[in-house]
Amino acid sequence: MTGGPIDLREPHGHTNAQDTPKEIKEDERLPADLAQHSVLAAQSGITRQQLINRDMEIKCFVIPCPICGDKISGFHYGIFSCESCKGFFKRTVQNKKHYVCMRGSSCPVTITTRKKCPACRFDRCLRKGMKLEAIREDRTRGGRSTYQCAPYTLPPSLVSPSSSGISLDQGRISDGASVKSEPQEGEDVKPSSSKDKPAIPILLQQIHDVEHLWHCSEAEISQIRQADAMAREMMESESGDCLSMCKIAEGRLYKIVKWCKSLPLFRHISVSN
DNA sequence: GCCTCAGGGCCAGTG
DNA sequence: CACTGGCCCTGAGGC
Ligand SMILES: [Zn+2]
Ligand SMILES: [Zn+2]
Repeated sequence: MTGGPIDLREPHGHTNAQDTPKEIKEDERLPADLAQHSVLAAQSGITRQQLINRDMEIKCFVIPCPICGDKISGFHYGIFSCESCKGFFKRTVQNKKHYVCMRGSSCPVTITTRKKCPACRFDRCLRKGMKLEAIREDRTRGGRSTYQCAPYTLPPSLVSPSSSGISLDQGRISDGASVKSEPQEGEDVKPSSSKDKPAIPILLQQIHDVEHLWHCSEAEISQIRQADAMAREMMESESGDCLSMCKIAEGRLYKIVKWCKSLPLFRHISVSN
């Protein structure tokens, strides 16, 4: 990935952690994740693909590399990571490097310090979920990998605390999401278990919670129908109530702007942008 | 048949 | 000279 959006879905060809790996069609993967998109799409009138694309942009915009904090460049070896960590992991595994930490395996790994201790950096790559088996021994290029990979991860700040006590409005967003919080410091990535309580990303929930702001009431729908009829009339006879149409359009614009301003993260975008 | 994207390779830069 | 990291090529699978 070089600057483009990032796919939040389970990568193509990757299977969920199961005893018998098998090819999984898109609609069979991440059932709840897709269900969320379907619910949102149904209510907002936009396609599921548009929602997925929106997720990608959000992730690219707000989520740093879990290993060093640099900008994520894509999904590499089982996790979302930056280009440099991808290259580092590849070289380390391919060249069978065995780094040893001289400071007790507790060195910080950041953009500025990641070069200082390759041992701790490699350890962090593994702990955050990079897969050794994703490095191809035969070094063939292209295609899709078939190793089992973890569900996509989000940082704890973007994951709701639903599994730790605070309940969400169940029923609006269905359960079974294969979305987990990014592993905490020192927490190992383990294969997902079907018994795990699903956690809904706060970001998704927040976006979903403001969808109603641009929905139409029955009265508004009839107004829009009226405006539509007016527009047809205007096109046919070059006459009509232009002022009423402008008022309806103004009302819609107001709602859309209100909705935009209610979106999480939107207020962080500078006016110039 | 075209597109996507996660693999690998290359190479200029750095210490 | 080893290592880094950005960029490009490749090709299986999806649409
Ligand atoms: Zn990184
Ligand atoms: Zn170290």
